[in-house]
Amino acid sequence: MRSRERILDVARTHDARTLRLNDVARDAGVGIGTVYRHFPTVRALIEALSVESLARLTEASAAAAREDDPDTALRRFVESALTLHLADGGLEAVLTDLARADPEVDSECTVARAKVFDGYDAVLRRAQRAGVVRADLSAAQLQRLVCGIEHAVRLGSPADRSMLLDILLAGIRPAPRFDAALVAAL
Amino acid sequence: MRSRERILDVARTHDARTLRLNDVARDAGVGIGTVYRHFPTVRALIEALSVESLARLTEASAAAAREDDPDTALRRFVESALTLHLADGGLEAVLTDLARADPEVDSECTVARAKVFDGYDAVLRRAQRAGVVRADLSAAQLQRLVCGIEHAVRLGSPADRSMLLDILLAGIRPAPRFDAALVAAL
Amino acid sequence: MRSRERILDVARTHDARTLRLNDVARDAGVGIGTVYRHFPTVRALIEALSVESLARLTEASAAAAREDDPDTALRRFVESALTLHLADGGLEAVLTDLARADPEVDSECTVARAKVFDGYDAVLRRAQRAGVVRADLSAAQLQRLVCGIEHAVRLGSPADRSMLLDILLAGIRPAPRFDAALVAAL
Amino acid sequence: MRSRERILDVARTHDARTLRLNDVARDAGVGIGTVYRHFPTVRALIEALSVESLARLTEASAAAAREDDPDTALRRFVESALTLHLADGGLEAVLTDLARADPEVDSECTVARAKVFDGYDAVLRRAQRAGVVRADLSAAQLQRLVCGIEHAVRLGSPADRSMLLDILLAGIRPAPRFDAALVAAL
DNA sequence: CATGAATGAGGATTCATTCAT
DNA sequence: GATGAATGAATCCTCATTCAT
Repeated sequence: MRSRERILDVARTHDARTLRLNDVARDAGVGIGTVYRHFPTVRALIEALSVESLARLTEASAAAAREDDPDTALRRFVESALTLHLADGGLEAVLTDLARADPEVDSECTVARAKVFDGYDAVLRRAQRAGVVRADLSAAQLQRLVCGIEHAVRLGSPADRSMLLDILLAGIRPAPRFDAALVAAL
Repeated sequence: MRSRERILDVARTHDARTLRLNDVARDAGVGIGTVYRHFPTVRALIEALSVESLARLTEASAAAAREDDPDTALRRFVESALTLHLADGGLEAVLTDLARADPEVDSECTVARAKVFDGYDAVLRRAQRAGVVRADLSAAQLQRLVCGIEHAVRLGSPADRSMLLDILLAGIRPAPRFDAALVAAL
Repeated sequence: MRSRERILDVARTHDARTLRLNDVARDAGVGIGTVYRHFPTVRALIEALSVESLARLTEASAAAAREDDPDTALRRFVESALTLHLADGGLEAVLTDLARADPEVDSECTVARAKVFDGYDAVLRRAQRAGVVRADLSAAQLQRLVCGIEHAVRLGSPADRSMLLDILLAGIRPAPRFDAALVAAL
Repeated sequence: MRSRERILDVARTHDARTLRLNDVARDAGVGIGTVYRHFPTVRALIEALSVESLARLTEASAAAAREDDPDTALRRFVESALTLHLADGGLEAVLTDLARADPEVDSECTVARAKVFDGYDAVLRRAQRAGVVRADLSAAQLQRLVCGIEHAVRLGSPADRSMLLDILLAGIRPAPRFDAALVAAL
């Protein structure tokens, strides 16, 4: 039972997007069979790794719900989401590649994933009701936008993180209702 | 010499991100050796495929330069870029994964890539001088943002394209310099 | 000691020719180690399973001995043997694959197997003395013929059982000593 | 192209029922990939190996058709069949395990298999019309009986072959229409 | 006696790349 | 230039068996 933790610890040091169970086994100093006993497929391991990240995402949405300002709530939540994605390369697959998910309903991961989307939904809707985010954006789209920004950051350097996040947050604001000429007059 | 064209035509029907030279050879009705003669590595084929996309990107920046309005110019250019990325899955690698590029300097692709970045630079700087794009955004960052939005669209459906593009374009605008209270007063 | 019975009961529901101790353990709700404690090898489990079948085979030969007619005796015995083989896929291995038998002489199974062959011998010899079975057939050959018919039935469907048994029984009769022409004259 | 022959030659020295492509590759002094190029699955190799046996089976039925006496024809055909089965352990699988056959209709093997069953049918029907074989025996049953006798011979020694064949042939004769008492009176 | 996590050899399979023709 | 058979390292995955608790 200690092996499971060892495997997870080691797996966390690998890039979830290019995991090879054999490598994990070797690095964990564990037989390949042991890895398979605990995680029958690569996907299962990635899902197990993601459970913690998913929980933190849900916590983040809960924290956002406690935030007074809907705008601040959204901003902080999206920032947390991006940070978690950058730390856990498997999050994207778990959240978007449903096809590869085990059809075994109600697995820990499936449940956690549903909560995450509920969290996205709550934070987003609240912001939309407050008029600080465009009304035509869906939770799933926002989630994929986070993945997109994650992708852009990975293509460049971590230093881009804050700026690209900023751009994402600015981009999802409703279009200003005043026209440019009027603003210029100010 | 006819083979080369056949191979390129067939390769265009495949997803550049999951290209297998063997498959291309089979579909092109050509020996695998022939493919390797023309394209020693997968990367070489992807680069060859991208040359046309890169040219179109450069054309797009040229067209943008002819546009009167710097803002419109940028918008149209970024839209073209996103469209080209979605049509040519290899563009991202060619533009961002320099590490895998052949060190063979001044290959057709290297030259084309440089022109693309020059185009990005010109269109972006002009927009920045006009004050319609945040000044702290670099051409490379903008390029990676396009990749990020491409990624987000691919995760979802093509139907998201226009909306996510919109968000990207809104996001890179300079932050409004007036405060919310003032705007509300309007 | 209850485990042993549970394991045997469960194992009986599996096909002895494709037994996996892990599966048996799982189905029996018992640790794999427990299975190995009682049955160090697959063969040991199969032998244990066969003990009952072997006993019934011996009973069948005893019953045959009590039969008045040697021919009927043989027929009923062979039919019983075939039925037992079809019900217990491990019987064949226990009776014919001596090489894999535990060298542990006089194990319960070894003893039972010897009795079975004695039974075959008695029933067969009696039939041969009565002239209703070809004299050149050995008990071991007859036993393997039963395995052969078992095999043929398994390749097809249980519906073939009675017919193939019939063919076996007809086949081991002595060749008619009269010639075809004479018979035709009848 | 020489490899293919080498592989087939080597494979013939292995027991078709326990073939391992890795072993075949090693023994043939050929890369494992080469074996897979020619035979994508174990089944494919076994089928390729069986093609010759199947052809010989069909030849045997053709020869039987040229035989004057339907009884002799059947006898010789069944003997040939048994001999071929004993020489080619894969024949049984090819002829009886349709489930594992490639659904790719009209493969060389599928065609050959069909011809074999046609041959069985022709030889058997002729013998049945001549009244020398029980009328209720189907070609498929006869084929499986051959497999059964093959199995019995393999369990014992090759020395049993002729006798068990004899028993099979005697067993499939129609039951004598005269009663035992009458025969005894002769 | 019972447990079940751990083992790791072994076998199947893929695919990018080479090279003799 | 063109061919495509051959390669074999690499990876996935299974399962009989062991052994520390």
